[in-house]
Amino acid sequence: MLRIAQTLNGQLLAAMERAFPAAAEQARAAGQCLDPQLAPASKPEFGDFQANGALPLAKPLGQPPRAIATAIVEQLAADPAFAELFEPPQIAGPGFINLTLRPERLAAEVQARLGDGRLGVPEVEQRAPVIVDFSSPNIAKEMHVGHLRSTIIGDSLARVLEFRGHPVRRLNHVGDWGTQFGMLITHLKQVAPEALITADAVDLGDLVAFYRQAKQRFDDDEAFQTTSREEVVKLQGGDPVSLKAWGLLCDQSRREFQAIYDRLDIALCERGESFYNPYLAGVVADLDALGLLVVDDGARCVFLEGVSGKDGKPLPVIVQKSDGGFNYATTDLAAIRYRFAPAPGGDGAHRVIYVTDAGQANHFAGVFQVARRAGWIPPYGSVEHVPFGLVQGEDGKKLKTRAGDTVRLRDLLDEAVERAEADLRRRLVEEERSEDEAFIQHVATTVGLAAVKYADLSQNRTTNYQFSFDRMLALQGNTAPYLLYAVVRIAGIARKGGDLQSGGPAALTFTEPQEWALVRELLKLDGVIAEVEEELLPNRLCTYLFELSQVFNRFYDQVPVLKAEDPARSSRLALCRLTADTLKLGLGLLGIPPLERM
RNA sequence: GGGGCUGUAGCUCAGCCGGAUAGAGCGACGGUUUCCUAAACCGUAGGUCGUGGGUUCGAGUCCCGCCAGCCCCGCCA
Repeated sequence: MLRIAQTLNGQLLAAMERAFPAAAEQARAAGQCLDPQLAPASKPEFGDFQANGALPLAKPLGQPPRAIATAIVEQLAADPAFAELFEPPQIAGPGFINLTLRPERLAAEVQARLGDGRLGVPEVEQRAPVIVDFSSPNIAKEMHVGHLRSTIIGDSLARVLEFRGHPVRRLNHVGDWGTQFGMLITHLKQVAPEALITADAVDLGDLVAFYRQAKQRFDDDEAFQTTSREEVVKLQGGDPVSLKAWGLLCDQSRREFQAIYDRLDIALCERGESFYNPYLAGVVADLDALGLLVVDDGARCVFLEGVSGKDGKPLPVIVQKSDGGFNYATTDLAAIRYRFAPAPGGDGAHRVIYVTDAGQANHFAGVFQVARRAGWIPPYGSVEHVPFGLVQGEDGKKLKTRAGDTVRLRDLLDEAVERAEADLRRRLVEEERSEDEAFIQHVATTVGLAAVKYADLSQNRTTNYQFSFDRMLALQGNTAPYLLYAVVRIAGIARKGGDLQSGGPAALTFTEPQEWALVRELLKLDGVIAEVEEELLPNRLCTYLFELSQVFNRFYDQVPVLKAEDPARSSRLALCRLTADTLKLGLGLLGIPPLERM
């Protein structure tokens, strides 16, 4: 529908200019343009589109808005290209112009999508290399609930951008470099030296425990702190023993992360903080050369413009600590520079997207400002922090286990799948169905993981997210199972003899309001995808898929498909097919595979 | 103290560039199955959009003040 909207916008604009040439001339002189204020109809009874542009003209023209709307509509009706697309426009309320597409136009749009693998969603004209930086767990720690949202949201955004045809690089900026390694290596040298020279000498669970102990010691023991800092310097300086130990730890964690990514079907390219190590000194030197550096309390800082702290003094971004070490701001700056830098020696990105929690907003704002002032973000480049809220338990507090520990991602996914399985088994008994074990495992896994992903994605990411297994696995409402079920119903029609493979009939004929509602819903896909691409809000796609499922279920409930006589039957089958394809495509962009039966 | 985010139905949340009578889902109440999976569908009840101003033809949406909650604020990431 985007192309039609664009055409319509042009026709409206032309009509307005013909109706009010003086006003158009005046606008042009002011370097502006009359605005038809075209929008999708706010309610189905208003048609497909509404143009609100008559209202703001009332005052400057000194005419009642309805009279203005009438003049626009007269000009519009005189445009044969418009009359071919639309029914005669209606003027409603204070001066809204309601526009309804001709039924044969709608049917033709559906027809075009039936033979189109992209379902009417065009590929972008201007491909722009995009980097999506997401997930980013820390080496020597397990992935936990804190990584859930970044991983799921980042993957979905990457999928949408890829589908639009952009070259996307999915980067896993793992924490594989900072002070934490000094701590861990120092501690391991004392308590489990074999872990530093032999692969898998201790398992990851123990490593996590060691990490916790190391952190404790770091906080309590000043001597340990000093040794740890020295260890970091050794590592960053390339000491072979430290490097070898570091490599072993990373390998072990990496395999563990990969198991989670495989399970979630998420592709990521690991490029940890350590990757930027060789560039850190250069970053600081260049900031110095640009005259941006200030030494304060022994630390080398860039003071931010427009951001002041407690005493009204500007806030600093510290790029080199007083002990000479670099920190995460330095790494992030090196990363920005590398990512925007042209191909050999850089990624040549046009857009860089960071999917991290909202708590890092200040940090990124600071780092982006410094990068911009240093000239590392090209004029065509955009760098965006895509923030998201905390995962909370049903008590409204940060999600923890009953014992008060951080929830491991693996456990969280296990529980979702277990609950889905228990639910499925209970229903099989109730419905006296019998299914083999492979079916049960496949459905439970798909539903459980889909529920976790969908619950997260369906919420506007900027707010905190209240995690609830019961709600996400519910079979009704805006949940993954409800959407999956809509796909399954259509697959059921195919099993009962409906042909969903062929291209559909030569001419589609629709008569029922439920059919038209479904047609209109199906045609919204391209607009929704464009919106997600621009605003990076996957919940818009979720809302759309849910509404599509609801409209389909209404249709399915009230309009017979297989029992209908033939002009209607094949047209309805075509609608079923396009609905299934649309749902599958949309779910795919959310990282959710469909099911044939459940 | 400064900054950020949030505040919409009993609960969880949508609400697009400011547009018509503010929408879902859950929960509550009532109905629908000889028929493609009732995991569905239809209906009823439920709102001073935190609050006070301002901008405008029009504000949940934009601006300012205030209140409440969460998060961040120099050498952790």
